[in-house]
Amino acid sequence: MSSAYQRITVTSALPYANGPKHIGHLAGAYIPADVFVRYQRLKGADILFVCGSDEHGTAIPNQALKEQTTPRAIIDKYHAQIRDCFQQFGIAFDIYHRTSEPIHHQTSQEIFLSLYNKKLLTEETSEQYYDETTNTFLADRYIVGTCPKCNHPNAYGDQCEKCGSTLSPRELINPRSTLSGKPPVLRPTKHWYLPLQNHEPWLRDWILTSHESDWKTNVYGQCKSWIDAGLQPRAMTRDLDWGIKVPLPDAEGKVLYVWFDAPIGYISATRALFDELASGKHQFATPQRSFANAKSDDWKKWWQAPDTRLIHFIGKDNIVFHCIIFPIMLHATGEYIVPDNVPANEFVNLEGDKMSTSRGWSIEMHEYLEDFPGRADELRYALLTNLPETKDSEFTWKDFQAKNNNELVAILGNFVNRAVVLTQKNFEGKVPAAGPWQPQDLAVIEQLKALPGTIAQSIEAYRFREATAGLIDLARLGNKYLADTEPWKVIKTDPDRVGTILHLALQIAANLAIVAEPFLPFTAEKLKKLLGLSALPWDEAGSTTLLQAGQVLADAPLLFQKIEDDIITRQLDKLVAKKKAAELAAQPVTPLKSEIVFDDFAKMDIRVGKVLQAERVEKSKKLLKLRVDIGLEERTILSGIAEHYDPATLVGQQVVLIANLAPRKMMGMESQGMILMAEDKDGSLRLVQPNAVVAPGSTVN
RNA sequence: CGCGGGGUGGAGCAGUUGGUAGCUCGUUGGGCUCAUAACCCAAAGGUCGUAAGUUCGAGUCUUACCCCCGCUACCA
Repeated sequence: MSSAYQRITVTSALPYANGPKHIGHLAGAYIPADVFVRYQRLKGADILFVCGSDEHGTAIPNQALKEQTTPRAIIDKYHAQIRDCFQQFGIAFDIYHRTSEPIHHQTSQEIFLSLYNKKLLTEETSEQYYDETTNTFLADRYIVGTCPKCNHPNAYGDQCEKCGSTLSPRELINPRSTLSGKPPVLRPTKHWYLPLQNHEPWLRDWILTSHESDWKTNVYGQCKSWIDAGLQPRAMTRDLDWGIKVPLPDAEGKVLYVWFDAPIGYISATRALFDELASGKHQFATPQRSFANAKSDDWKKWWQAPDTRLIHFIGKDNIVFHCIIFPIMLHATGEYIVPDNVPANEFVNLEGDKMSTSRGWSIEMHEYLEDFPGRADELRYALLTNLPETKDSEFTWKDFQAKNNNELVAILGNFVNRAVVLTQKNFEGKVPAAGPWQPQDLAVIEQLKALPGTIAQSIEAYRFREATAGLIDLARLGNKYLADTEPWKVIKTDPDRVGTILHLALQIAANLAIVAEPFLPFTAEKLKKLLGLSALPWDEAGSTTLLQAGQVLADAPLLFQKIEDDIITRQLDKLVAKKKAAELAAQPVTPLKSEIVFDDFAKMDIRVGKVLQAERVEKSKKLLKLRVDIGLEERTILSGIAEHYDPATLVGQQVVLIANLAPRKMMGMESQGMILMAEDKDGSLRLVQPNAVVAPGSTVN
């Protein structure tokens, strides 16, 4: 952290646009960055905050297959969703870009070519598994087979989850593709590698020597571990038709590795921002400050000037890419700067278990926003006080409720409310004039002056939990001041003294408006409106002259609402239900029955019938009694579908039935046939029907 | 298996260069009644994963072991 820095470039990890993002992502890379950036903006720093969607890589086309749509549709959908969620959580990017934009393809190819032309990439041909059904090379994860060590039949190509051994796809016995289920074949393929080991001396000096004391121990430790283990060449290209084309003549069907292009997205976003600022046409840009006289070329100084301080906010899964691979790429070009710090966070667990979108054990950003509209600050606060800064942390709904009720409502909201209500009752809602300070007041003023500095120190050291605690301490100070001075008693004997007390209490509230802004931006906005304040710089915090005597206060709104138990119970139920649904979805389909010959099939007389009447069978939970027209005659058929269909809705419906099944007595009645139903994974039943109306009695062959 | 991070009162966490543990919540008692039964004060509660060692003295250093999390290069 050299003071020679003139400006700060801040990035938050580009979210991968293959699905919704959960509150663990929010806590890891976005909220801390936002707090840092908002604080720096209040300090008047020359700072830039960029992010965007990461839209390449094999997982995108695979998700498209899953959702039966195109990769383009997937990224469009999730890009918009994630961008809107960030906006509603108040994450104030100057631009939220996307890696599918042409300018990003251009930037990535430029950097690739720069490395290539400097002879810093090597070419290698190797044999890779190829799926002939889908015409794709397979990533290790998409190959399964029998583990050579423990004989587990479903080991992945990179690792056996049963015995934990690390594997390569070639070691698997009877490998098969998870895309087609068929055995893959080996095919030679050429790729371009970045020999990381050539940059080891530089890397050691840069990280292990220069950043031994200012990087977080978890980040530093992981980097050291990687470097000590020995760096190797890493493939920078892939066989895939989704991504950025390798800009070389003999590279048909090859794209840049997603981890090559994704971090470059930060740079592309910056280029896009200054292009848009220069042209005045904003498509992705959402500038949060004035970038006066911006020119297209200005992006360079944010990425290439040595007096620019670059900071990457990420989760711990991204450490090696942001501390080793990306810096090597940038440094090797000879044109770019490398990060000053990478304050990676660990993970947030949820109710005792790892958060996982695919397993349904998560709170997705959009889900929270739907269930708690307009209450972004409440989650920001709960996550901020529980950030996984040094180790994995734990989010529970009960804790969320407690943080909201006992801290935001009871301490912060309540203090502001008390100060305002007392002013309205005793001074017609106008800020009273202050008389001479008494020792009691001076002690409070001293603490008030000290707190912003303490908070600032914490933020600059990336200790956001501690910083957030400082914010609440300021409100505590206010509550204690009121409790100690008891203005509701003094008003009977010394109204002037009460004026002084409330004047100071309201100055504390005004300070809260400044100090809260990085952490709780929406609340800070409400506070400013309440107190009639305009935007104030951070350096004004600690002052006792933010409000003028006579200033009229707005009606006291409640800054926060209590959250009752039933809301929390409902969220817990929802979580359990979601997990169950995910488990069902992941459940394998019923295995095939043994083979039959045509004659076995031909024995069945399957026909289409029309339901004429339908009614419940008395004393039966499951049975419906149906009267069905099968062309030749009318039949009575009993069917166990009462839990799935209301009888009235069945009348007139076409059904498929087995007409020559031997009659059978149920509940004292004879059923003359059997209606065919499709059974879903969760056991629910749906009618099997022709997709257009056919005559009753039509045969099914 | 190897490497990295972590194991501190009921819960979540701090603990700088070694000097017998702090914070928030919760609990209990008290005060107050302006306030969203909110606020303020006080107390109880931990021999700091286990064992051994260095030291006058260790949560803090060394060693061994146990547990949790992550990484191990195509899981983003």
